[in-house]
Amino acid sequence: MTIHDLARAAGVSVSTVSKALNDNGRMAAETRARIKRIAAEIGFRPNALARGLLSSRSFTIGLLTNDTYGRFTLPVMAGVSEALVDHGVSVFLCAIEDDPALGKIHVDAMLDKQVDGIIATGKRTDRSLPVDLAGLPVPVVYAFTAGTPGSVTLTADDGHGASLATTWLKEIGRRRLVHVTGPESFVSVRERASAFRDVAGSDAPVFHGIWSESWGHEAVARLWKAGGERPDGIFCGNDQIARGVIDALRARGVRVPGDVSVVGFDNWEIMAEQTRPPLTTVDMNLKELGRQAGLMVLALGRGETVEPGLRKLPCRLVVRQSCGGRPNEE
Amino acid sequence: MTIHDLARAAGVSVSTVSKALNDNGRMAAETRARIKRIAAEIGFRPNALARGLLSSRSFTIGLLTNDTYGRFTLPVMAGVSEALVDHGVSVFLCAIEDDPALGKIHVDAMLDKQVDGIIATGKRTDRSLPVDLAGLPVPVVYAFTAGTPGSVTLTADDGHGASLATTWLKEIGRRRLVHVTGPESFVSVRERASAFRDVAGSDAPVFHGIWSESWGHEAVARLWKAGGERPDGIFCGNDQIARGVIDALRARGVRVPGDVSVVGFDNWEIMAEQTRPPLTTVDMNLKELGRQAGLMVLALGRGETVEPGLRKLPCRLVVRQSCGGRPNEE
DNA sequence: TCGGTTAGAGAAAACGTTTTCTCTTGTTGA
DNA sequence: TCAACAAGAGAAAACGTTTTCTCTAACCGA
Repeated sequence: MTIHDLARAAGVSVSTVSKALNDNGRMAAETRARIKRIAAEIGFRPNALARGLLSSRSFTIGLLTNDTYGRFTLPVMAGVSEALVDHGVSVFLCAIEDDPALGKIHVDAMLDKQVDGIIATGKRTDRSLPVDLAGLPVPVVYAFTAGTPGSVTLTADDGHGASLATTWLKEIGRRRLVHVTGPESFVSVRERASAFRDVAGSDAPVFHGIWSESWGHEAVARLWKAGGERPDGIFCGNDQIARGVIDALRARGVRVPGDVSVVGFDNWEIMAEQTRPPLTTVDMNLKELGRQAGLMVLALGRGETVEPGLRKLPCRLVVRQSCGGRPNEE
Repeated sequence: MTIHDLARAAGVSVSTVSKALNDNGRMAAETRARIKRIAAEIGFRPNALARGLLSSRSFTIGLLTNDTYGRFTLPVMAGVSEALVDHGVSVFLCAIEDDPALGKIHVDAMLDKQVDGIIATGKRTDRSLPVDLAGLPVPVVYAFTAGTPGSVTLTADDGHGASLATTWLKEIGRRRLVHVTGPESFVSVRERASAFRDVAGSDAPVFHGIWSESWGHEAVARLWKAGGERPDGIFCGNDQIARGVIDALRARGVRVPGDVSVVGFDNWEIMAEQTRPPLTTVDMNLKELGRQAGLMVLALGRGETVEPGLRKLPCRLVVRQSCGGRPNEE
């Protein structure tokens, strides 16, 4: 079922068919309509390989990630796909772990297939993928992973997210705020901690540990053992830590949100919705980030110029029950 | 950088180059080697679009899923990708939610791009995707989702997994076993329950609820309120329920694994490893399932015939601390 | 010396499109 | 009545490969 078959069925030449379907050239409106009708009838769909060969656009892009578990990649992917499906673009997903050789294989395979662009994404915004994407013959956009100098990079605004969370805790009347978060080696951790202190006070305590529930437990143990004034608002570096904190508080008979309000980070729904009580948390809008990355790589592919540099997208606070009521409901 | 440039650089014709690189035709070994060397030097890579146009093989397959969260899709995808990258095949990932229109758009886009095959996957083995893949001009393999009659379908052997878990509980000396699981409407739930009873006894109790931690809590509440003999081994329908069960037991002062052994299902690592104690659970080997699906769709694409029907892959028990020691260590 | 074979290499067709160029026919204006 | 032009449609080239076919020259045996 090629354009030749369609041409034969319509009694015209292939060039006429092509022009009819693409609204190109000049021809009787009646002819155009008839060809389109017949095409629809016999279900003709042009071969994208042939089309791509000629136009050197494959309507295909690659999404490269080292986030095997997909907690960050999947929302990004969903956004990319959603933005591009309207343009007829399909997405190759390549999970390359942290293996440079595997990365090169996948990148080469994508280039062979003439992808119109590549989006790099990962699990950490201050580390880059184990593969060099500079100087590729196709546009590259970095989303939620570190880009090369002069590249287009999108990321979540960690400072903004932390401000949202901390401001919220203050607005609902919490005064003794602490921040329990991940390793200080993460840039995002430092940015969040800095924003936290900007709002909570420069002497507000920040505790660094690992990204796990157990660290949440341990942090609460330390805080409650320490004596002195105990916090009434805890902003956690991710939802897993928040979960550990909440469990540890409950185990101590501390009511959440009655005695202490807890806010998480990531809005990892399957976790945030299952904590008891459900977790108020910061959403990094990764889907929107993916959407924008998709549109940008497309624009670059069309030859449009996109201002290079780091673009930080705002976060969003998702309010559930772990904080208590809204400020104006108190 | 095309084959013509390479031909010019080597001082031969394009046909000679093609034959040299593909080890086809007959030519002086010296010529062949020289062409290969020059190709490597200037970094020539053939355009897959042109190659695909001629061979009508695109070295591309599509993975269709309605599992937005990706808990099941990601391991399958990893397996598919791992199996196919060696063959130079790239994978289009299409998340279609449960939207038939979106499904059709993605399938059409993939067919336009001449995919060599499609793998359908989902979040539930007894429901099919909201899109009809029968009668497509490319081979289709169903993995972890319901296939059409006469199709090739791969799935995990739920009965086997349940047997593994239950047998293990018996072998470590547990005698009063119960099964706390998901809605009876799931075929997998019924198969697991049936296998559980085959091992634990036909009167062993099975409790159906929803797939959430809260149901785990509630189930324990019911069991402990009921009076009479309490269970000393609980086999849960997934890791979230198991997590709820463990938390509820601890809240009641019941020791895990001291008093009660708990086994989960799914080996959802990020959950299973973070429960306290870490969860012994059944792994459905979804990556292996993906690997096999990838190889099968490739074989079908080569014209090989694959026995149609439902293929059930064995599960695997991942032993962590929630059950206590191995039988022979007691 | 000559017909036949073979090694080695190039020419050309093919894949399914799009696009530019050319051709025919009919119309318009002077 | 005729040149100029436009509308409508087809022919052909192009994209980058692979594959089949053809050509040339060397070699062999009779």
